Formats: sequence, C-alpha cells, structure tokens
Amino acid sequence: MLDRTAVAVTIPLLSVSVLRCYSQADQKRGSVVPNDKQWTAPLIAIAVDLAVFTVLAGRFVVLLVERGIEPDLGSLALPGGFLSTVDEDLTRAAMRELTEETGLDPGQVHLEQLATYGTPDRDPRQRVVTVCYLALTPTPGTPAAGGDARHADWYPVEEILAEPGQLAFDHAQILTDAVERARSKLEYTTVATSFCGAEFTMSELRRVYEIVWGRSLDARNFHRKVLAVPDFVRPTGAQTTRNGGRPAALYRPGEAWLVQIPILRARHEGARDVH
Amino acid sequence: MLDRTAVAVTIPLLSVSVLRCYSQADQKRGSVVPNDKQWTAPLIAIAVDLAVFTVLAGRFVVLLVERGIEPDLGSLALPGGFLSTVDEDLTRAAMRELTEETGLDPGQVHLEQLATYGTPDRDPRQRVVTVCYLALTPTPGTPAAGGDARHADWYPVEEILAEPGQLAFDHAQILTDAVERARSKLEYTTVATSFCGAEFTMSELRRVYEIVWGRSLDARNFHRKVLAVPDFVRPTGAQTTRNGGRPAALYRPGEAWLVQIPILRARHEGARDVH
DNA sequence: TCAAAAGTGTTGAGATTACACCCATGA
DNA sequence: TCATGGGTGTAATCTCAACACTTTTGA
Repeated sequence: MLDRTAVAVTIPLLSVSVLRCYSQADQKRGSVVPNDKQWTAPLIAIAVDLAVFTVLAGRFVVLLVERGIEPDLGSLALPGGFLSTVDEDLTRAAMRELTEETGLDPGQVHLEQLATYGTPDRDPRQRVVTVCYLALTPTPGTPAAGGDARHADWYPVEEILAEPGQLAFDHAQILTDAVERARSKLEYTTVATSFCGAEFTMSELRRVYEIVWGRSLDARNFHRKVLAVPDFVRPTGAQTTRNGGRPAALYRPGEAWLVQIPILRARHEGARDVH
Repeated sequence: MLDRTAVAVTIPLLSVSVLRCYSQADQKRGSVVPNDKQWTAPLIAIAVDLAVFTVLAGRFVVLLVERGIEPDLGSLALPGGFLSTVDEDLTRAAMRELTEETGLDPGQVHLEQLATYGTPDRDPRQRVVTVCYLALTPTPGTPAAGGDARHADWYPVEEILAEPGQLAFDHAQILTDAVERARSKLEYTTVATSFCGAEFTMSELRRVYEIVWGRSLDARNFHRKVLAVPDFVRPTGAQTTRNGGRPAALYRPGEAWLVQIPILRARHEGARDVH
C-alpha cells in the first residue's frame, strides 16, 4: 500500500470555488476535470447515526437526543456524528458514538449496519451522507448527552412513531426502517438475547419478544421453541425466583445466530395486543 | 432551505495540508477544530458500486468489468464510480451507472441498496466509502464498457465465488453479500419476476429459482404456491408453446411484494443440485 | 403414437397451536 | 393454602412435500 501522506498531495481537492461550481445544477458534469494520471471525486461529509434500542420498564424504547444546535434546534434526533478523522472506520465510529452515548461495554451490544441515507438536501447546511447503524442493548445506565446534544434519553418507540414530526432531518424514516429491521431480526435470529442481561430466564426472553412485537406469546410453546433451536441458549444450571412463582432456570446466550424455524410465524390477525 | 452557494463559503474545507494532518494517526483528534458557529467534518470520496445479476443461458451471472487502470489493473471488479457531483443522489447515481453499463430501461430493473463498505484501506489511493446496490434485471443486451473499465461482461456467480482472488478491492466480500441477499430475497419477496421478461410462464419463473438457488423444485408444488400468493402474478390470458409440450399460460408480474409463506422452506438436505 | 411440458388431486408425515395439567416457590 | 409463574404432555389441526394422474401440444 502506498504511503498515505504522499498520496494525499496528488489528489486534487475541492476548493471553495470548486464546491460552488458543484452546487450549480447547470454544471453537474465537468465540474471535476480528471487529468491524465490523477483521480478525482467530489468530497462529501460522512456521518454515522445510531438507532439504539432497548427494553425498559416493559416498553420498547429508542435512544434519542435533543438537538442543542441549529438546524432543528430542540428537535429529537438519533445520536450520531461525523467521522472523527478521514481514516476512521465506519463500524469503529459507530462503536465510538455508542459507547460515548450509553457507556455500555461493546461486548454486550449487537451492532449492525442498517442503511445509508444520502438524499442531497437531507441536511440544509451541506451534503451529508449518513451511514446508519442498528444497536440492540441490554438496559444500560443513564445515557450521557454531549456534542450537539442538549440531552439524551430513552423514548418509547410507539409514541415517537405516532408523532414522527418531532424528529429532525430524515430521522423518522431511519427510525421506521430500524424498527422494522429489529422486529424482523427477532424472527429469524437469536438477537433477542442482546436485550437481556448476561443471564436471563425464559420468561424474561419471552417478554422481549412480546414487548418488541407488541403481542403476547404462549409461554409454554415459546419455551419449547427456543430450546428446540440448537445452542440458542445455554442453561447456567442456576435458578432464580426473581420473577416470583416457581424457580426458573437461568440461561446464557448460545452461539447460534440463525433460527431455521421462525420463533413465530408471521400472522397479524388474531394476535392480542400486549400493554 | 438555505441557498447552497451562500452556505458553501461558510464551511471550512479541507486543504492539502489538512488532509495530510488527518492521515497521521497520532493526530486523530483535533485535526479539525470546530469554531463557534461553524461546522466541520472530514470530507471523503463517495463511490457507488453495483452488483448486477441476471439469468443467462441457464446460469446465474453477475456483471463485472475488467479494470483498465491501476490499482488492480486487469482484475475484475463490480461496475461503479464516484458521484458525478456533490449534489447527486445516491440512488440516482446507482441508476445512472446501471443504465450506462447495461442500457436497460430503469423501469425493468429492481434496484435496492445493499450495504456501505468503508474500511479505511479498501482503496490504496485514498479513503473511499462505497455505497453498494443490488440490481436484478431481465437478460439485457451486450453490456457496454466505459470509464475505468476496459471491458464489461457477464460472469457465472459460482465460478467467480470459487476464485474470489480475481476481484479487485473488497469486491469479493461485496459480491458474497450481494449473492446472499439476492438468494434470500427470492424466498420472501416476489422479486424473482425481475429476472423474467414482461411476460413469462410458470416454468420460466421456476427456472429462475432453480438457477439462483442451484437446486431443483417440484414444478407442481411451485405452481400452486405462486398462485396461492395474492397478486404475485397476473395471468395475461395468452398461452405459449415456446418451451415445448402442452401450452403454458403466460403471466405478468403482480403488485404483491412480500410473500407470507416462503416459496421454499429452508432445508438444505435432500435438495438435488441442478446442472 | 410418443415424448415433453402443463396442470390437478390426494395423501401421509411432520409441524404447530391451544390448552389441560403438574411443579415449586413465597406470602 | 393459595396465588403466581415455571414447565411437560397431548390431541386436533394445519401445512407441505411427494407423487399419481390427466391434459395438450409437437414431432
């Protein structure tokens, strides 16, 4: 690999005047002139945004910040920020934002790329392309505000989706996509354990599904279905009575990721609502 | 929305020296100093790459170009390129590349975002973040080379995946992800019709599944399963004998997108290979 | 008449749901 | 002893893959 510092100087960079040039629709093409051996491309600001979910007090909640700067000052927004350097890896940036916001141990969270949003006018200040990540975590401590954010807190997903106008930029769309992804991931993967602590009972795991999907599940069938998936969960051998009633076996997450037979077949008819 | 030209001048831009500064690992932070009201971020080159698939002569094939410039001159690569201007929409850029490469009518193709790849050293020249798209098309005419590409052609997916070293950059990973996405999308959506022409028979549609999945399906059960999905396909009323044997009804794609009951339940045991 | 492809009917194996029933604890 | 949640057993139902069988064409 070439030396970065040496390479950098061979790359024509945008000047203010070139950026102006780009912005004029009648000069879409030709605003960057590739010369013989050099290599040109418009340079754009890249952000990383996070849709962080957890289950808190029986509700499916998302981490949002209250914007402390314009535009959309005072609106709610997904936490996020720009790459800290041109060399920062995308996933690393997402992880950095996540630990900054939640203080969580990265080993406890599930983090996956959701999608990239890059409509030219999604940020009124400048062209910003944002790579969004989905994060599922066990309930963490109090989230910390910082950077552009005045305040960070957990908000029930249903309430935010019911009033999407509260969200800044195109974050309503991103949140919708993230919720859909999270819900469907529960069906085909073992990711639900990411919402639980290190050890959990069957009913605690079932609660996760019930809360995220907003419907009740048969505790007995659920129990068998989870145990039928090889290495979905591993018994610790210990028991707990923290939920009352008969002592329940404690489990730890297993190594399995894909669930062959979905935990619940999609059927949106006779499902009773939970809460 | 603010006037772009006016905004541009208020944004601190990278100079060559600032970019150099970013490249030095010991100065990761602090290389951009945010001042009071202004707003800073590292600027990065954004590319759009395409994994274009079709079914050609009974094979599942992908469109690849032979690179005409360094690095990886002579290697195969996914077609793609940089945004043509800082204001170009990501999806529009993908569509532009697609029509440039295949000459297809955009109405005929299925185009969806796959993922974004941004490992800092994935391109040895400079930091490049590439937003990749998955495209599924009916068999088009001869693909056209152009830009960085010496030559563009369709290559059987199996053969390329068997020798991933032929691919430039991280395109082997991208292709793997794209193939996986394409295969699983067939199971839960009606996207397979995107591989067929405007009108097709049941066995032609079934062939798509067989070729992409690399396994044979029971023609009779397939037939019923497709018709069981509301508005998966619509009969045109016409028939054809182009495949020999008894005349087959012709269908057009319907409006349905999601298939509630997967076309084939995942079971990778007793499946016979096709071809 | 035969081969080949299209399309319908049926059946047995297996999966799934709904729920009866028993277990173990705390209050 | 009772309420509460944990966990097992089972029967009716549903689904699906497998395949026998009929239909309609071209050669």
